[in-house]
Amino acid sequence: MADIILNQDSGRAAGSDPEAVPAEGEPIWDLIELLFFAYRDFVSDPDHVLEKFGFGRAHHRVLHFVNRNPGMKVADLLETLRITKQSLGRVLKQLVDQGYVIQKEGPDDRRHRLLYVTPKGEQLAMRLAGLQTVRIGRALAELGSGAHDGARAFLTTMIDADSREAVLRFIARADRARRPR
Amino acid sequence: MADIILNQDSGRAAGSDPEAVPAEGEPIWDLIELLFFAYRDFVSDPDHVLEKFGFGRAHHRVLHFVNRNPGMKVADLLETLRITKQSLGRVLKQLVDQGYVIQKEGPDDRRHRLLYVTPKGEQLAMRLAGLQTVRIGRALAELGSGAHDGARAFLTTMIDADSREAVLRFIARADRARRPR
DNA sequence: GAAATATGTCAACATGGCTGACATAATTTT
DNA sequence: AAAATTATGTCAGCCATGTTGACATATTTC
Repeated sequence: MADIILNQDSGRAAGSDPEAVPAEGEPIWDLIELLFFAYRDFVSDPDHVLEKFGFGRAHHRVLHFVNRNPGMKVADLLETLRITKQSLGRVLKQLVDQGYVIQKEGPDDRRHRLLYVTPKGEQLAMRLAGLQTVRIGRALAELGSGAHDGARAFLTTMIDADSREAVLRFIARADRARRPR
Repeated sequence: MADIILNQDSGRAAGSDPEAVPAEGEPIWDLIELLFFAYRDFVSDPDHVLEKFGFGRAHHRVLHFVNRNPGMKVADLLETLRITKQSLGRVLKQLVDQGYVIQKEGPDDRRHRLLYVTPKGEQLAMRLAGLQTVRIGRALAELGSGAHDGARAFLTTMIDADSREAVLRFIARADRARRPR
């Protein structure tokens, strides 16, 4: 089943404009729609768990990035999430009040509030990441060896060229942070 | 640039549980985060255009699927988007009132309201799809030949097994619909 | 000491989800 | 033909999460 009989439209129709990829010809419908559906399901697993905690997606994003980057500054989080401090403030306050995140004064600059997950916070963050890992792991297992690298390469190049380097640096740095040397 | 030096964690740590992928071991951080960032940028291009029209993401989704599936019923759209008819009603009404979508009485069952984009609606839908196609096309071009198939396979298996077949059927059907035989 | 920076907070507003209740028209069932 | 079901629409209100703008506080830098 799942016989893949989609449009093999890779002909690109030899548009009169062989320049700078201005999206001549037919849109790449299959990937546009698969991204929509895949992402929808990808976030739905955490959503169900979060609901039981009275949290939403916004809480998930904060918890995720704080867990991945213990000690990050509020400003870093704002830049990563690309939301306003007021939006962040609302969910962050709840996470702090309910003991999922703590804030420590910055050692060098005491204006900074460095963010850390508590054990309770880490437990939830890891549980949510685990759900998403199950889905991804299942997909990769179904696809065979090169799939992880392939997916990583595709998703990476889908990111704005400007942000790409920063994202990769973030991931690499977070891996070091969570993997005590 | 964009040197890929991420965690090559494909060792899976040989967990004591070789069963049913229960997310033992370390989460697949890189793909979790790349999905987040890639999707964020993927929807940001249309967002900017939609803003000028006074529309939001909700309008985009409706316009997209109606454009892809001319003559679809309201019930189909509700199922595809997985929202309530009240939520749909709000944005659909605006799209109809402003001449982007029209509704026709169903020929066999006159309770049905079959949805169609107008020329104006199609133009906007295609413009938005074009933006997303530029991004995807750029990524695929950067990656070489097998990338399209690889991305399709990965995203497909990321979808809930239940919905997968329906999604593929939808895409295949829509391709026929927009490609007058 | 003044200016800039990091963070927090109050108030108000917009979008787009949701539930519940109810209305209408058309079709299907009995 | 009457009754029940179905497809759609609509009103009212709530919630989560995004936004702007204004302002307060503590701290650091100039």
